[in-house]
Formats: sequence, C-alpha cells, structure tokens
Amino acid sequence: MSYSTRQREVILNVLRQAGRPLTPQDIRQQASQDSAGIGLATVYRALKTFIAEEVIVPVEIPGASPCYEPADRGHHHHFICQQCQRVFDLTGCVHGLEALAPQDFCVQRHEIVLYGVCACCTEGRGSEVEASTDQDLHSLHK
Amino acid sequence: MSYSTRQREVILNVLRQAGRPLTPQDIRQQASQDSAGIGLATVYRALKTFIAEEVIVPVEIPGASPCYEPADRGHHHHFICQQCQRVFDLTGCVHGLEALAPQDFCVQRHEIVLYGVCACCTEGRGSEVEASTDQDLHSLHK
DNA sequence: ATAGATGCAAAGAGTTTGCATAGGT
DNA sequence: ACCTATGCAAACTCTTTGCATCTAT
Repeated sequence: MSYSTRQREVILNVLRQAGRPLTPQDIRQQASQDSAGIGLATVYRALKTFIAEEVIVPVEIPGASPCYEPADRGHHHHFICQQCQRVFDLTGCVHGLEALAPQDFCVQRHEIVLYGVCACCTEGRGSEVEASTDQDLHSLHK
Repeated sequence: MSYSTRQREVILNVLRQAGRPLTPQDIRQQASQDSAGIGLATVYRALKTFIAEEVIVPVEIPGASPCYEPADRGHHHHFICQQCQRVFDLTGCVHGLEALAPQDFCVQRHEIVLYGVCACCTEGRGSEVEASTDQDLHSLHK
C-alpha cells in the first residue's frame, strides 16, 4: 500500500481546498507553501497514486493542460475561461447524449465542456486575475 | 500569403479524405505515401497555416492527442473509442447547455465528447484495428 | 528576384524514470 | 529492518524554432 507522507497530505489538501481542478504546476506551487522544496516529480507520482486509489480524478479539458480534482465531487462538467484559462466546476448535466452516437457504438461516459468568459473576467478584472498566483479559490459549488 | 506546395496539397488531401480527425503523426504517415520524406515540422507548420486560414480546425479531445479536421464539416461533436483510441465524428447536438453555467458567466462555445467502444471494436476486431496503419477511413457521415 | 516553404537538427515544455537517500510502517 | 517516497537529474515525447537550401510566385 501507500504511505502517508507530509507531501502527499499537503497535495491532497491543496486539491481539496481548491474549488476547481488544478494543474500539476498549480499544485506544486500551492504545496510549496506548506512543504517547501517539494519536487514536481513527487507531485506527478502522488497524483498517479491518488488516481489509482480513486481519491482524485484527472480532468482533461480540450485546449487546456490536464488538471486534477478530488473524486468525491460527483458527476459534473467544466467551464474554461478563455481569458484567465482557469477551469471551473459546473453542476448539472443534460440528457439524450447517447443518441448522438450511432446505434452500434457503445457509449460509456461523456464529457461536456463550456468555453467562455468567467464572472471575474467579465467584470473587467481579467488582467489582474491573469497575473495572480492563484491563491483565490473560485468554487462554483454552493 | 501562403504558397501552394505539393506537401501542403497532400496534407490537405489526407485530412479531407479521412472521415475522422487525424493527429500530426497520422497525417505525416499518410502523407508520406504521396510525398516521401515529408518532415513532421512541415506538417505542424502547414497545420498552423491552415488553421489561421480557417481551412481546418483543431479537435482537442480530453484524454487523446490533439488532432485536426477540415473546417467545412459544420457544428458536430466527437466520439473516442477507448479501445482503438480513434476519434470519430458525430452528427447532431443537444440543447440547454448554456444553462449549466452560472448566469454571470458568458458561454461562447461548447464541446461534447462521448467515450465508449466503436462498432469495429465491439465486433471483436479490436486488436487488428489497433495495430493497423490506419488506411481505413471510418467516417460516420452519411 | 523575392518571399515563403522545406528538412534537418537543436531547443523547449511537460511528464516519466533511475538512483541514492530519507522517511513511514 | 523493510519497503515506499522523495528530490534531483537524465530520459522521453510532443511541438516549436533556427538555419541553410529549395521552390512557388
């Protein structure tokens, strides 16, 4: 089995406290505050372990770098802001998706991604957000 | 403007004749048959030019390598076979997607991806397809 | 003749792996 | 004590860029 180390606890904490999926770089940067000098390789290895243990899930957005979030958030989809490039969680889903595939295709799961401009960036605060170190947590969960 | 060279014509032809989005590697491999010794860099540069000219569009599927297809296929979505990893075009769309985003978010476009097993792989021909050099064109367009 | 395109090789970004050391059990 | 995790650096993959040469206009 896997050991519980300080680095892994910190990584998991970072992912849980963020209200949105994070990239490995995001994670490393955040984690550095609690565990200085943490290596990127450690982040990648921890992510791989957590995925295998189904503690987190990868979120791969077309046009964005792969990112990760806790697995306990249930079925949901994502919104990516074209301005600040951040990924947000959405709630809800739509029906009738299986109908898009030919009948001899077997549909196992689906992904929906919305692209646009988030509330922050719409308010004209786009540039400052873009440069932020991203401590702010923009959860859309109620 | 851009010149019309043999390589570019071949690349565009390959994309048009394929019934599904292709990766740069796919394209290079196919194009080699008509233009031996074509370089990968040439493919990437041609793709960039074609995208700028809006002749082709990038198709970025979560969990798959980025691929490309002609821009004149209209609004549609994609299916990725978990077995052979190929990307197929779907026809049709669903409504009510904007409703998934908070009202202060501006939705500009969307992407829907279905994952599952394609007809070929369901028929038990998965392994041979997986190893194929992919000359076969699996269009879903009617 | 000139500007753009090609092929190669080198350079970058992102991710993975080998290895010696440190740390959890 | 044993086995796993860490950090570093090297290796790998995918994509981009520099440069000399070639080609379309």
